[in-house]
Amino acid sequence: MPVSDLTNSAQDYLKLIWTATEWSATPITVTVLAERMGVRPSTVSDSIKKLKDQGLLTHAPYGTIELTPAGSAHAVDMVRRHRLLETFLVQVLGYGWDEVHDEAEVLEHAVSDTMIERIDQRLGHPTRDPHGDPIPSADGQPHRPGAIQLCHAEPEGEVTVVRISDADPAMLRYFSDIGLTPDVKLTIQKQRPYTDATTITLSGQQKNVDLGQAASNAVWVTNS
Amino acid sequence: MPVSDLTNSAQDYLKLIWTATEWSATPITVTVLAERMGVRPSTVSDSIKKLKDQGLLTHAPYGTIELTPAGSAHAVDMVRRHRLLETFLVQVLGYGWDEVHDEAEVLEHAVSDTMIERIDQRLGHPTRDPHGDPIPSADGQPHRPGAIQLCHAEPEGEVTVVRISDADPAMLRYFSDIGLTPDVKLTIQKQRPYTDATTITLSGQQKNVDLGQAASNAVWVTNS
DNA sequence: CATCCAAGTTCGGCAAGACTAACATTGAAG
DNA sequence: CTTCAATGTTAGTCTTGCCGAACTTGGATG
Repeated sequence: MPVSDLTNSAQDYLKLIWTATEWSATPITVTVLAERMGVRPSTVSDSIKKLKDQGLLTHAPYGTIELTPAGSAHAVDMVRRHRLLETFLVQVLGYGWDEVHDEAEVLEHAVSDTMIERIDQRLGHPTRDPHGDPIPSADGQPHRPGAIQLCHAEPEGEVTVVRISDADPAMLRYFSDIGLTPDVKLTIQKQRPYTDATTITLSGQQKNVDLGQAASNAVWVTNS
Repeated sequence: MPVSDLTNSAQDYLKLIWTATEWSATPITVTVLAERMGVRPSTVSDSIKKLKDQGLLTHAPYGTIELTPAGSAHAVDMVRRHRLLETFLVQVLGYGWDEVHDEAEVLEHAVSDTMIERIDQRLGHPTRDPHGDPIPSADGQPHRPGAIQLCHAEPEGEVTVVRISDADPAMLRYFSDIGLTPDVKLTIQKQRPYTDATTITLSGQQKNVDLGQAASNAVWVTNS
């Protein structure tokens, strides 16, 4: 069954479930899914049941939600589409990297497999999107090991930003404004485990910046 | 009300009604609309009623269907989207001019106004799409005067192809194969009013080609 | 000018995807 | 071990877009 046989909303659920476990191992819940999809939990319950009937995920009532290999394959396909489209919008149409998420969110359901292939070719088979997320190749792919969220990093000299979650456009705009983008190096000044604040300095700038909980959750770094 | 407030199917109806009168003056019927939309006539009746309630067209039962200025504006917007997208697919992603219709048909509902503007800019504000159809500028626009269908043209020396209807992908592929594309010059050898055949010679080629009814209906030419 | 048929319309129903309200389960705190 | 709030599920309803079946119209034909 090709991914295009699924409804847009089924594609969104699969992508969301897959993405939730890409960078952290905690399984996704109905409530979180409802928030991200912008629907009520009851709607999610219904939808999950249908996806289960199609063999795309496993789910016992009140239990955890997990993708089957088939569901995972569809999800990876959608993620690949999304990230290739984001890259395309930035490189070919001059979008800012903080503007592409919503556009790609819609386009990923509309473009044909053929168009995705042509975009991939045109871009020279890129491996990372504008936020630093890895672009799955036509099959599956492993995710970046060794990256941690900024809020969990130790204050120990310089780290490199490898990805910035594209979930919140307003936040992306803020990061863009202060020059915090993928591949940039920064120094963690203070890390206070039981408060919100992480203080950082971007390489080559004088000024310190305080990032709140949400912000320091959205930024992933590696040592070096 | 922006065009994006309409459902996809409403956008399709408006575009189809507008397009039907772009090159010929005969008003569109419910049956034709049903065929082009791939739905039953009863569905068209229902939909027309809704569009009428929204003030986008006028229609007395069993009467003709005509767009209001508001409906026409939305329709032109969709046509602009479609033709800009076709041009983009050909020029930027290397599609053949005979492959773009179906892709554009889907994308026109998915891309944002912003993306359309960026595409327009990127292409240098083109005025004709790959099939020779005029691309409406951001407001309305008049259509090409003086063009006639090949099947109505007199055999009188050389004419220039100005447009090829993009309704039938298989036919487009055929035209592409024999080198019959927009801007090409050709000579009409025979024109037999009460039969199917039109015989033409493409400039610079030896061979004559016979075009059937449907084919010679789809090609529009001007003298000179 | 009466008739009849193709074209158009109305009506009841169905599936998808959403909602609200009410009900069920789980597990954490006492 | 009990209780209860948060989380998840079920049931019933709405809207949209489609269908088939049955009905209405109006113009071409004799």
